[in-house]
Parts: sequence; structure tokens; C-alpha cells
Amino acid sequence: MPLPALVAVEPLEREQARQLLKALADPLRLDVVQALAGGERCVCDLVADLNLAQSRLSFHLKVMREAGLIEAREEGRWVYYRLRSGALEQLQAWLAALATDCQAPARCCS
Amino acid sequence: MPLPALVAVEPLEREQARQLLKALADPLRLDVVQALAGGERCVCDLVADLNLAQSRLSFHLKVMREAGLIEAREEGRWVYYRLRSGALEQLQAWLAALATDCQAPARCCS
DNA sequence: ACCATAGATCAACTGATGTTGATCCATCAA
DNA sequence: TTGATGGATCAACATCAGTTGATCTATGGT
Repeated sequence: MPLPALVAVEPLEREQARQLLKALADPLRLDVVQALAGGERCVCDLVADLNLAQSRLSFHLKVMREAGLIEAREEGRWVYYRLRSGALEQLQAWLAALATDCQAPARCCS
Repeated sequence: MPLPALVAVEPLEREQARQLLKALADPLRLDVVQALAGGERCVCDLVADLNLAQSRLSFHLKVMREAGLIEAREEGRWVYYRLRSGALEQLQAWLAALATDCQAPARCCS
């Protein structure tokens, strides 16, 4: 049996990390992310629940998809989106790496 | 003796999280963050190392400071900046919370 | 007191990002 | 096959975020 919490996460490239951060750093996209945090949802439900113009949602879903934050599953006429939990884990690991040495004392100013 | 890895981190408000994400989601600010990941640095060293216009760096330092990502320490004529490792930890916890339930099956589409 | 340096701030400009409404295409039901 | 619905895309526009060069304040050296 695997030990998920201990398995190394594939490290994120700087630019991938940045795209994920950017995808998360928008109010409307954060609404979508929070809606998807409860599980997969189809676009029409998101439009209804968040009360937005369909083209507007579609634009932001695209940004999030291209960043690798969410992924789509088509089923008949509907498209279901869900968060890529792997991306969230990679981002956590990336942040953890940043934090390791940042308390070092200042180099003396030239 | 405390157990840092197990101590609960003060949870981040949605808007605080968003400001941190936005502060991280810029190429130049990421350069600065990576420079600060090695420890505290003064502004003049950052200007020299990253080879940028001083007002440009100052603008980005302000964005990061106001987001709570970095903090400043003044010493004579110099200002030293460092990453707030607490913010990085809070952001990790915030991401972890998002990931917990996101694999739930889709609610059936209305 | 004077000058040089560190760093913040500002106004004008530029470019990137998000919004809107109109189409467009695919799926499904009648 | 026709019509209704889900969802993507596009062009025109609006808004916001970042850049630039100038100015301003504070510190410290001479």
C-alpha cells in the first residue's frame, strides 16, 4: 500500500508555479476554485451558482485549465471541471522549498 | 520543546491568500522572492544583483510588503527585506485545505 | 554645511488582462 | 430535421497593473 503523504511530489518549474499562482490570484477564479473544492461541477451549474455571464466563466476556466489548475471531462453535452489536486500539492511543495533557508541573516550591504 | 511541524497555522482569509498569490505571480517578484529565499537582503544589493531600475524594484517590494509576503527592517540608510516564512506556511495550509475534498464525484447536472 | 547615496513616491505612459455581446459548433430531444 | 441547450470563441472595448524618469526625504561622510 502506498504512503501518499511521504511520496515525493514531482517538482514544479518556476514558470508552471507562476501560472498556477496567477490562475489562483483572481477573485472570480477563486470563487470557481472554492466551488470546485467541494468536487467536480459542470459549467452550467457554475454559471447558475455563481451567477455570471457564460462567456466570462468560459474565459476564466480556460485560464485555469491552461495553467494546469483544473481539468475538464466531457460527457455528452456537458463539460465537468475539477481541481487538479496534484497541482495543489506541487504548489505546496514549491512553497515549502522557498521557506527552508529564508531566515538566514543579511549579507552585509556593499 | 515545540513541535513546529505539528503546530496549527493561523488560517488565512480568502483575500489575504489572494494577495499573497498575486504577489508571487509576477516574474520580477519571483526573482526577488528567489533572491530572498537565500536570506535577508538590502534593496541596493537587490538592485545590483537583479540589475533593475530602483523605482521598479521599489514598486514591487511595496506590492509584496502590502501583501504580507515580505517584511522590511531599516538600519541606518539601508532597508533589509526578508520573506515572511509564516506567510508561506499559511499559504501551504490554505492550499492543503482546498485539496481535501476536491475529488468528490460530480453532482448530477440539473 | 554640503554633497553623495539609499530608497520611496508620483505622474504619465504602455501593455496586459478581463468584460461584453454576438456567433458558432455540438449534442440531444421532439 | 428542426429547435433548444451547453459551452467555446471572437472582436471591440474597458480596466488595471507595471514601467519610466523625475522628484523628494533621510542618512551619513567630509
